Amino acid sequence: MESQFGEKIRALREKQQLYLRQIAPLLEMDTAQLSKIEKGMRQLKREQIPIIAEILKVSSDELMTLWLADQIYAVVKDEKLANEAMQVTEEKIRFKKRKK
Amino acid sequence: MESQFGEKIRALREKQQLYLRQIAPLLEMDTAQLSKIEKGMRQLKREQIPIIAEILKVSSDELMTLWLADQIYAVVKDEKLANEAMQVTEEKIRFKKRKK
DNA sequence: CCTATTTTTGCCAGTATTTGACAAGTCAAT
DNA sequence: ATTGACTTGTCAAATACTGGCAAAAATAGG
Repeated sequence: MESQFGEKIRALREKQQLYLRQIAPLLEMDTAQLSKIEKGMRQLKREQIPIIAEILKVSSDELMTLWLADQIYAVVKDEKLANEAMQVTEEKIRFKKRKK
Repeated sequence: MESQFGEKIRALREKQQLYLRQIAPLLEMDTAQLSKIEKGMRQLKREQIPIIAEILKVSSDELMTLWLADQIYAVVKDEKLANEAMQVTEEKIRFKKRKK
């Protein structure tokens, strides 16, 4: 499981029988880049998520969540203290919410 | 709460009554940089964490956890889907652990 | 097997981001 | 006013990321 986001959009694209060639131009990139994105070798830009969500007829939030998860995972993937760090971060988020 | 790591090392440094000037050279940087790190304007390099942990006489793991938390937080801080993404990431980590 | 099409990979130059180093600044104590 | 600690801004160098192309590899159909 390299990239959850990449795997998801690939699955969606294949289910709809679309080719990279058909989608890539809508995201203003070539097929090579989109291929890399699906394989997790590149990251889609955050602001392009709504666009691809619309193309694939899925909610932007769903894709955004996976995309964010990939970003987080990139930080912690080889860290033995990943879980502890996640805990601390969650606490910080809670703290922040309470304040506003 | 800008940077948990930065706040922590500052607190430790002050508790031990050390000056930036005393510590910075041990990390091969100037006081300006270390000041920024304590204020969360720059990130300490991952491989320097054990060094500063030793200087401040605290466990490397403790500092590493805070440092990682800062990295994660930088990714999710303004994201409404932060919590969902964290959940997904944790699940992914669990899945990975099960495999090995 | 041969061909056409899709997907993947590697490379490179351009762009953007981060870093290190320095200089000048503020601030507090005396 | 001077000193020492810390902070801030700037800028060039180093680093990382991206887009685009070309060529290779995989896949599908005859």
